[in-house]
Amino acid sequence: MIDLKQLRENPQAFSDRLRRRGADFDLDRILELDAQQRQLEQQRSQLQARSNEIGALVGKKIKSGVAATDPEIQALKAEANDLKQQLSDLEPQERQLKEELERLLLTIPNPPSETTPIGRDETENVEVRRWGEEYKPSQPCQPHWDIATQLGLWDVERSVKVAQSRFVTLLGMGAALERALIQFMLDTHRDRGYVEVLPPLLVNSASLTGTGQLPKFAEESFRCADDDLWLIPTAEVPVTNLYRDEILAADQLPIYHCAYTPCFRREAGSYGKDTRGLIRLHQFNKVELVKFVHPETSAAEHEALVADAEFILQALKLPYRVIELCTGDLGFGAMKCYDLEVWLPAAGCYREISSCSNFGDFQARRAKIRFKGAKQKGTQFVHTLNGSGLAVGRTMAAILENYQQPDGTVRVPAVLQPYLKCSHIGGAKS
RNA sequence: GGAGAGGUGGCAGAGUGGUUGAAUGCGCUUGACUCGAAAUCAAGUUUAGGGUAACACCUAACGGGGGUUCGAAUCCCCCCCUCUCCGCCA
Repeated sequence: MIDLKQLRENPQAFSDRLRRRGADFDLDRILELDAQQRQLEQQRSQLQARSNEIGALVGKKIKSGVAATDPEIQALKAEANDLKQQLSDLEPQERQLKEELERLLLTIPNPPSETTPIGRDETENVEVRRWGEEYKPSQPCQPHWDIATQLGLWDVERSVKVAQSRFVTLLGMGAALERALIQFMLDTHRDRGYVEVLPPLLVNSASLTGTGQLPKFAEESFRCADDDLWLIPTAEVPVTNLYRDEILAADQLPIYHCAYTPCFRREAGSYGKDTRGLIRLHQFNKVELVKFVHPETSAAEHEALVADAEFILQALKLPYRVIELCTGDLGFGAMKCYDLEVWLPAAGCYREISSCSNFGDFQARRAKIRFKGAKQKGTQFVHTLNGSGLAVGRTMAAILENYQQPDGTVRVPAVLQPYLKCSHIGGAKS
């Protein structure tokens, strides 16, 4: 959620920054509602002050022995009743204004950071760096779904029977590889200072609103309508909301969490895209990194978060590049975002495998996650950051393609061999 | 699913119509005493909105919403949540 006070004080700067996203937002309406609301509030609180005064006065008089039927008391009661009448007029008006204001505020995205490159769409994203040598085999490289089928790592047809298209069942070494990846990622992040959490996979609407998926992106999540519960689209939601409505002590920051969860996405509007393989599914596994930090450190924490995600790719020796998203491609709640894209040799291109965002105080404001120094007067919003560390299914796809051998087997990355207890998948060696 | 209990400040826990944003204890902060610490004493210690140069000050909030009343943490209605027991269940 944007800061209404900032908007009020400098609407032009605000809308300029927001416009970099490539769309216009009706900030005037918000300012108008805000002004009206505040005016009403002022009126209302004056009336209420007088009403409180009368209440206290009547109480005092009755206590000191004045009869309730005394004309003086009758007059005060009459005045209070009159005030009540006026208040019952004002209150619903103000509430309505507040609700509309809140509704509008929740639909405004986060203004991009000053450092975010300005651009229209993904074609204007900026490559920051590359790591590793792209694997370009002389003979045509098989796509990971063919490798997975040949090696018996998954079953697509039966998954459709059990659920629907875009669900996948991993089998045998396929399942084991996925599990090994999850464990490797979690172990690594834990060693690097993240506290592991295993959160609920169903969350309530308040949580989805806190992180920004609601109200605008309701159609992208699976919903259990009878219970006001939703399947999580990412661990970001339950983990960030762990601290919703809390005031943390300043010395509790920074908080680093890592979490493995399945993620559920309806992928509405993506029909026909990536229909084969492990790239785009309704359910996939992800290890997520989430940070809660002091605002002054968030830029540095963001870079460190990206490095932590990169570390996994480096450990797996998977070539990748780091892309900084331009303002036009930035997610709703992010003010700055780096994507990690892994090299997929079959397609000969890089594909997103991690997205590391700095949300500034945008989510904290929605979810009311604040902190307070020991001697500090007011509260401040924390900054939240998160990133995939990594998307597990896509990592498996990248391994299958980058590590396939001429004999049809897939070599197991060295760091995973202790987990899988073998050096190759498929053939006699597995 | 059935029965019961309960939701008050960082925590514990009073408060059943009157200046109670809320006793008391613990915790925390500051100060005094001390060479220092403990103990003791004193003061302070919720959040949000408005307001102010900054204070002052005003308003709201005792799970949420509505009602009764001049006045509600306290009375009435609806909803939500938590806990305990029983049933079912990994």
